[in-house]
Amino acid sequence: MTKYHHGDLPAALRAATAELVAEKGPSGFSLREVARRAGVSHAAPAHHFGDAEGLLTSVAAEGFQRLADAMEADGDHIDDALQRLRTVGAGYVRVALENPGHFAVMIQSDLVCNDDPALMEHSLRAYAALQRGMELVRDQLNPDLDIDTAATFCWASIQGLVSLSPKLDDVASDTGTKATPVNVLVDEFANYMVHGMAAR
Amino acid sequence: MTKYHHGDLPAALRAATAELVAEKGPSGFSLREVARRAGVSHAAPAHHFGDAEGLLTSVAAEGFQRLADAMEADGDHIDDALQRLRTVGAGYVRVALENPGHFAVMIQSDLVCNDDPALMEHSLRAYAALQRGMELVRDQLNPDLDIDTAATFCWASIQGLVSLSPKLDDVASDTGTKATPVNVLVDEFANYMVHGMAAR
DNA sequence: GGTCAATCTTTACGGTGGCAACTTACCAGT
DNA sequence: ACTGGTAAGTTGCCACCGTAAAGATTGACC
Repeated sequence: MTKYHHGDLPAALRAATAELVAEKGPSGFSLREVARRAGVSHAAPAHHFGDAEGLLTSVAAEGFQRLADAMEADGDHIDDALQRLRTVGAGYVRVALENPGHFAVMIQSDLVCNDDPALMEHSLRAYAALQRGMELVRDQLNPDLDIDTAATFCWASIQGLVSLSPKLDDVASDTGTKATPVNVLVDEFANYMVHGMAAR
Repeated sequence: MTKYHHGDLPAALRAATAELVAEKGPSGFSLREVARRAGVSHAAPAHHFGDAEGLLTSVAAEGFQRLADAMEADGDHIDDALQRLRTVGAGYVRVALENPGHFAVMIQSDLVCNDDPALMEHSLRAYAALQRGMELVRDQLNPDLDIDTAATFCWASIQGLVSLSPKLDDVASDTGTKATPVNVLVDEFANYMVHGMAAR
């Protein structure tokens, strides 16, 4: 059984891409290196993804899928606004730390095709889960809350935390203080966010 | 100082880099294209910056310098905590929008050498200005506030807003709603942040 | 005017992305 | 069971890129 045909090459290529990006950053990504790691020739990815942007877009979509799944699973059964935001925020950070390669690609929006249907679907699904959390905040804490502004605020804060986390370690080592772990910070952030949005 | 053949090649190369990155994103950056735009041969940048990372590091340092200068000039004469956070936040966004190429490089920390002295100096200077703002919040609104946690929160929120702003436009166009301009959002963010940090 | 060092150019080499042409495996229809 | 078609992967090619080395040019200093 000569395995000329790979079992599931697209998935293997996505995994290799995520691994490579997690190791060397998005700038260290190389289509040929990914193909090498997957054990295929350098032109094989083109048959499934067209070009490098196509592969990276697929990785980003996969990342948003995992994020949206986690946000829905974590949050959609919680009725208390603060507890939901805490839990979903912690889940966001957890997924981001578990999938560093995916998230690095998801943020770097000039690498991906933002019109991709799968990418749009899952990223909108994640955003919708966040919006439902904001509706809870509005219903329980502040009827005047603007849902979209609040959702953007939470999204930006958590995403900023994740993308700044390597730099935080640098600053901490430079100033001599020790860095607070990200999963601890996110809890404080949730407090700040909820209290900030609850104020009228 | 450097004024032999070219007028001031290092500065010209930084400017060309920022322009190119602003146009095509960090992934569209190419040392040869930068040299082409500056009107020099493709190996000229190496003599001043060593390699591509050196040039990008210099651009990032320049960006942090402009940011730190603005944050100090905008904030250091304001005594009211909320007003200071508002003003500095607006200034952050303004500098980011005025220097999109610089900021794209500053965020993408795998592109730059984070040990660079100039980079460290200016980024720590910006962080210190932010810390002074947090001390105002502590003194005026909440004596129990943890300065570093609060500073990280504000930094992450504003930086997340800036780096998410292109994606916000996408989401808005996908959902049919219209996107709120970033310079309006930052004002709301400042409210959320201050009220969140003031709660005890 | 002559020497020297800094600045830039030229040349060369290995790596990379994308394209075209080719080979191999699988599958559907008769 | 054969056969045509299609999907999956390979090889070869070209232009571009980053970097290193060696050559050329310019300004500065004595």
